[in-house]
Amino acid sequence: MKPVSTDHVTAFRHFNRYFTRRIGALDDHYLGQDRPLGEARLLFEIGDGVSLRELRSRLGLDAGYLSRMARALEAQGMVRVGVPPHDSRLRIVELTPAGRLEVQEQNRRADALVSGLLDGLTPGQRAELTGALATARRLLRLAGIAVEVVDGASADARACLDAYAADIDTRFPEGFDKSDLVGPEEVTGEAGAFLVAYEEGRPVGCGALRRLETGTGEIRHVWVHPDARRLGLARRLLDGLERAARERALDVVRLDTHRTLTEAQAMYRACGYTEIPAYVDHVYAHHWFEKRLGPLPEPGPE
Amino acid sequence: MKPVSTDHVTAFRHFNRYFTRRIGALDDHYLGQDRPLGEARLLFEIGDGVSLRELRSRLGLDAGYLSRMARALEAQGMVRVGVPPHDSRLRIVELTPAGRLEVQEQNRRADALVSGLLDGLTPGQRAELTGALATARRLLRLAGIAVEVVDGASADARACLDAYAADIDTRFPEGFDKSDLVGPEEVTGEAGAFLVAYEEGRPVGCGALRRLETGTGEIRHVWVHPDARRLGLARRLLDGLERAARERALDVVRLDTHRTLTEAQAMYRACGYTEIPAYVDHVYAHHWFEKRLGPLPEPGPE
DNA sequence: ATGTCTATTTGACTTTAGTCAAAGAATCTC
DNA sequence: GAGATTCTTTGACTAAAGTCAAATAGACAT
Repeated sequence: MKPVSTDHVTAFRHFNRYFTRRIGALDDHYLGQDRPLGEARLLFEIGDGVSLRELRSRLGLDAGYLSRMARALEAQGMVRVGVPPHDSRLRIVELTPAGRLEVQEQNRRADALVSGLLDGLTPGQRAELTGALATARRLLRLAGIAVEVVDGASADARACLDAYAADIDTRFPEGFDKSDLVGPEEVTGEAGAFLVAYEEGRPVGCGALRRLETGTGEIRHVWVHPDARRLGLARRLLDGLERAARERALDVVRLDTHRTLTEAQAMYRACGYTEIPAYVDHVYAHHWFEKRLGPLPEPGPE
Repeated sequence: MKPVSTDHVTAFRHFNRYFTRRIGALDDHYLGQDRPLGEARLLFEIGDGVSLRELRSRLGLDAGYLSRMARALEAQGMVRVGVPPHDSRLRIVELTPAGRLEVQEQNRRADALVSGLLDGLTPGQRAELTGALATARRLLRLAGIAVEVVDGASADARACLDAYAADIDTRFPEGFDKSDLVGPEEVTGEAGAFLVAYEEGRPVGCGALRRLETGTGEIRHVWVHPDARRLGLARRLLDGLERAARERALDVVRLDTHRTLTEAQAMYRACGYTEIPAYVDHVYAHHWFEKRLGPLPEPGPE
């Protein structure tokens, strides 16, 4: 990785300071108008039936603290606390109509506040701001996603492959048969690699590399969760797989794609892959690509 | 003002939620690692000798609360509290070497954190993020600036005119004589108007409208504080002055500019002003502009 | 069935953050 | 020089936020 220039760091910190001071502070104020901030935040996070366990990990709260707050909200008639049938250690909290009303009111206030803020801008400036914020969010999300090499047999790897299979099963007209997925032994150690992308602890993408008989690498199952698309994550996964190939002394990687996956084909081309004749016969393959990996993993400035 | 589309509002709130959760929370954590957040923030705000009064207004704290925190920091050897010679009711706090060290350490940590965050992006993506954040900040600042009609004799108006005079005195090769400024009576009531732009309570720009003998309006002294330039504030001031002209049944406005102020000339052209022959003889004038004001102040989408 | 683990609850705390009012000291206004 | 005003300090509070540990109850593995 290139070192981060101090200019970018200070620019980021300036924005951060400005934003939290101007907007964040404002935010806390409208939320905590009638009740303690902790309770208000909690109420806000309870959509339709969340377990305390989930809330605890999401908000990073102490178990005792959370328990008491939930009970306090229950006493105020804002939430109902119930026991889920499958595991009676857990507690499910859900909003009562009164609670729902209060959340709506919070939302209304927050909307009014933002609306007042944007009011001073022309429609063109509003659109520009929205665009800039969308770009910033996209890049911040991407920056927060870590791509890791995991065991191909791990729960996260299998979960990703299952999601991948279900996903393309709906996209391929002929459906998709899970027996086509790589086995754990093909993507472990010297044989290959399995990458999983994590966003805030949740797996949101994967990719596999395996060694072909010909001594070249094959990339398979590059997949990104629908929530994490259009961030540039597939490229990151691809980069990681190419790195893994280099580490295993494979200086050529190949892959095939289905004709329906046109975005994927465009991405492979953009990443330096060139279309080649069929190198293997494969049920779901209609296009074949290859990339010769340079010796130095030093990309120029983008 | 056009109503704010709900799309912009929800987009803004999404960003806000994401950003405060991911970045803001993180922020509080590194700051408050060794000491309470309040104290850490305070320490951070004390640059080189600030009065408690200043801190109180800047951070919006209770006088008693602040006094105690300052004394606590003093007891810890982080700051020195002194009495300024000119007013012994006030207290000046400044960092001791130990305090300075701690602030540096805070900064180092924050930088490292941001650096780690940006580390996952390519140089191109980092630049894109920095650009998006700069755009967002610029527009947020602009949105937070309120342009108000004030009395031409008010302290804020005079302060702006003084700053304006000092500013152009350095830019005009021949200097600038303050007797050329409009008098309060020229820009009050039906005669004219004086606008001041406020950012978080501080005046950061101004503009004057006065009535010419010919029954047209004249715009003068459009000025923006150096800290608030490149936000698009001059256009806002100009808009406000044109509105004021329309309200006074002046459907033509004129203005003159000095040859050195080329950005200003470009802006007038971009705002629909056309260059005309000299309508008046004036020491500092080299270019004259005019704009015919349409009956409806309804700008198309930008 | 026994032990281990997980999720919540409860009790007993502490710290932080903040408010309000009164008092003291200095400055400013007339 | 009297009175109003400004800034800080101090005392006496309160509420919110959070911590820690022990207890309880259910789930899960062997």
